[in-house]
Amino acid sequence: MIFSSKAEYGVRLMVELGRQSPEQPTSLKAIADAEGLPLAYLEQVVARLRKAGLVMSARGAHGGYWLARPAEEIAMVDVVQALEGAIAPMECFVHDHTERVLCSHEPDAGRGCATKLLWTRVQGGIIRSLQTTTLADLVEFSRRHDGEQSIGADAQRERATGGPEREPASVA
Amino acid sequence: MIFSSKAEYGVRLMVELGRQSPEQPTSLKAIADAEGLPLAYLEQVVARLRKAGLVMSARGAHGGYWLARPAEEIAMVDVVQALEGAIAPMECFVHDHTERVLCSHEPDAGRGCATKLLWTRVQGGIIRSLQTTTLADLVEFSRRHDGEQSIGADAQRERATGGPEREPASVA
DNA sequence: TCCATATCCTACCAGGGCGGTCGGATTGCC
DNA sequence: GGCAATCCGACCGCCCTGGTAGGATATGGA
Repeated sequence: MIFSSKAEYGVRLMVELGRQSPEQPTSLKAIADAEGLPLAYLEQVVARLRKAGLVMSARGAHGGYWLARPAEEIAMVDVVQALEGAIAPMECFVHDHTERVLCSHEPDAGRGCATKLLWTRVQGGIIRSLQTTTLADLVEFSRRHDGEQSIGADAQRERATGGPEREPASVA
Repeated sequence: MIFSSKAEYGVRLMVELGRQSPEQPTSLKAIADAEGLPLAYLEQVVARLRKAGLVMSARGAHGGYWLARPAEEIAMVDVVQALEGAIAPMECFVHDHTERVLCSHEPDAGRGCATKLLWTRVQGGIIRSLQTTTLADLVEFSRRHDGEQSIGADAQRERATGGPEREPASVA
C-alpha cells in the first residue's frame, strides 16, 4: 500500500474540519467519535497538520482545531505531504531543496538510473492528482454522500436555509 | 516510500533484459553482478515476473531469462503490478474483480468515504503514468545515459579492440 | 558419466516501521 | 479549583521488508 493510515486519518480529520464553521474550534474527541478513530493517535496526526500550518488550535476548555485557511485554498498535496513526509515513489528518490534528483543507485554523478525516468513519471502523476484536488472538493463530495449529518449537525441545520452557493466540482 | 525494493530491482532487471538480444538467455548472476544486487534475492523477484508471464526462462547450463515479448509491448504497469501486487493508495482501497471499490471505512454500503474521491484520483494518476510508459522507453533512456555498456560489453570490447583490457568503468 | 552452471523452491531470520497506548504536563473557561 | 482540552514524549507488539541458507532439479559440455 502506498499511503499509511496517517494520511487516511489526517485527510478525514481535515474533511471533518472543513465541514465545521471556522469560527468555533472542534475538539479532537468529537472527530474521533464521529469517525471512529483512536483519540490518542489522532493527536499525533493533527500535530503534523498543525506544524505544517494547515490547522490552528486553541488549548483549554472549549478548545479545539480549525482550518488555518478556507478549504478552497488547501491543496491536498500539502495535506498529504504534511502527513506522510516527502512524496517519493522510491527510497532512493529524494528531491533535495534544489532541482537535483538524487538516487543512491547512480554510481557516478551525471549518470542516470534506468529507473529514474519511471519513478519521475509516477511521482508526477501522484503530485499532479494531489495538486488539482482541494480540500473543498472532498468536503463537497462528503456532503453530497453523507447528507448533512455531521458533528455540528444541529447547529448547521439552523443556518442551512441561507445556504451558500458553491459550484459543484468534477468528481472522478 | 511508495514502492518497495522489489519494484526497483525488478524494473532494473527488466531493463537489463531489454538491453540483451532476445535470442540468448541472460543469467541472473550476470545481472546481479552488473547491478550490484544480491543474487538470491533477485531469484525471488524474477519469480514474480515469470509467474506474471513477463519473462521466460531456461534451466540448466547456459540457461537464463529473456523477455516474453518485445519491450515495446510491455507496459510498466504490468511490471510493477507483478512485483508489488495490486496498486492501491490505501489499505482500505481494494478493487475486487467486479467494478466495486470497497472501503472498510464506509459505515453503510452506498455511503462514500470522504477520502474515496482523493484516493481514486491518486490511483488514477499512478496507473496512468505506468500505463503510458513502456519498457522500451526505459531501455532507450538507459542506453542514452549509459552509452552502450552492458552485460555483453566484454564480447563487444573484444570484437572492437581485439583483446582483453582493463575495464574503464563498472557497468553498475 | 560426471561436473559445472543455472533455475527453482521453501524455510528462516533480523530489523524497522506502523499503528497504537500510556502517562503526564500545560492551558484556559466556568 | 475542577474540568476539558491541547500538547509531548516514551513505550510496545506486530508484521512486512529485505535478505540469507540450503537444497532440489534441469541441462549442456568435457
